Amino acid sequence: MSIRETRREAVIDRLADHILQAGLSGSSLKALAAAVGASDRMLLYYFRNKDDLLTTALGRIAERLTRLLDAAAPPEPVPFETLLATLAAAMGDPALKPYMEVWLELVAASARGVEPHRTISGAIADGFIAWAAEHLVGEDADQRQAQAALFVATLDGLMLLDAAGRSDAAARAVGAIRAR
Amino acid sequence: MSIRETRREAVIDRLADHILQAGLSGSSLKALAAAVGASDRMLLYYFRNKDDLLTTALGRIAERLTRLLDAAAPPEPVPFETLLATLAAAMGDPALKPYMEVWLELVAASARGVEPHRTISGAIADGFIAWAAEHLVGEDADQRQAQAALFVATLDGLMLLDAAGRSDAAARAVGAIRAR
DNA sequence: AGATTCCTGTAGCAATCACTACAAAAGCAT
DNA sequence: ATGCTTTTGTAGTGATTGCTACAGGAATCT
Repeated sequence: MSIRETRREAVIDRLADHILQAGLSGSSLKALAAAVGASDRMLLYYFRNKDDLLTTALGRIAERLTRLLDAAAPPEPVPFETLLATLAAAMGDPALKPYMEVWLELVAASARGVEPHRTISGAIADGFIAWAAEHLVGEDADQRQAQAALFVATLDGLMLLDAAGRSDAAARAVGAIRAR
Repeated sequence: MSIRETRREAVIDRLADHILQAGLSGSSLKALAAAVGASDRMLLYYFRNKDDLLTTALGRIAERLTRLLDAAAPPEPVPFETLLATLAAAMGDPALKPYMEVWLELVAASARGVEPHRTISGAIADGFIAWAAEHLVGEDADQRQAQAALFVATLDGLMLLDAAGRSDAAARAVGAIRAR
């Protein structure tokens, strides 16, 4: 690995740190450069342009999230309600909150068709669903896939309520799942 | 009503139109002014500042959405699955899509604590939940409230999947609801 | 040593942002 | 018509955006 690649690797991690902390809206090239301890000029040396930078850094963020989710998940496949309760609880973890905030920003931009956000969030959504399918019980693969999609939708919805400042409602919603 | 107030009223509707079409990110003062057929200078004459403008225009948008939702809702309270299927189908309506996109943008900003977005999205979420509680069957008011929160979360989650470009997964998720 | 490529700092670009100072115009009461 | 308030246009503020031209220095190769 060349010096440039080694440094680039280190830079990517710091970029991910900053994006998680300040959000995409707080991630101008200048702000990112300051967080990395370099100049914006250097960032554009490591990356073709800002889109390239974002794609790379968000990829790193997605990797980290996958690891966090795996850590929070039960070892064996569990029923829908169980997995949702587990993850909903984990979502309260301050370590996970920044990821949720970035995910929301990403999807909001994606809804408007902004690139590279649209492409990235599609890939992340696929990752979420695949992850859920692996952790849900059920024989039929198709059915498990549908359940996984519903799981992701529900979890994302809870997160959205939380983001809107209605964490109490989100908590009540989690309670309502068991009741149904 | 003074001339100023009359004009302001008309302006608000055009602002709402533009925000729905171009999104919050596409709603700079200059862009809004062009859509209204005025100068940015005039917008800041009608409104104290951009926050004031946004709060007002988003209020108007929320009013419109309420009317649209009422039109799409069944006349009598229905079970969870029924209401969700109905609304999920309605969400495919191109007339509703802009509202969903703005809602996402609003919540994403809210997650980062941006004002006035945070305050506004909290109020809108409350409105959603109250609306759902009215259209869901159930005797116990508390339980209906929790069901309503879960309903909003699920619907928002489906919308989010759609925004991420995974409308197919969202459709599968709707199917999975009946199966559970 | 000389040439060539790689790295990085300074400075600046044009565009956009929300917002404002200033003043001309328009309306209206006297 | 005179004076007064309300409405509007012009032009500009300073800050920030992503990005680039230029050039000096460092490292590497011949």
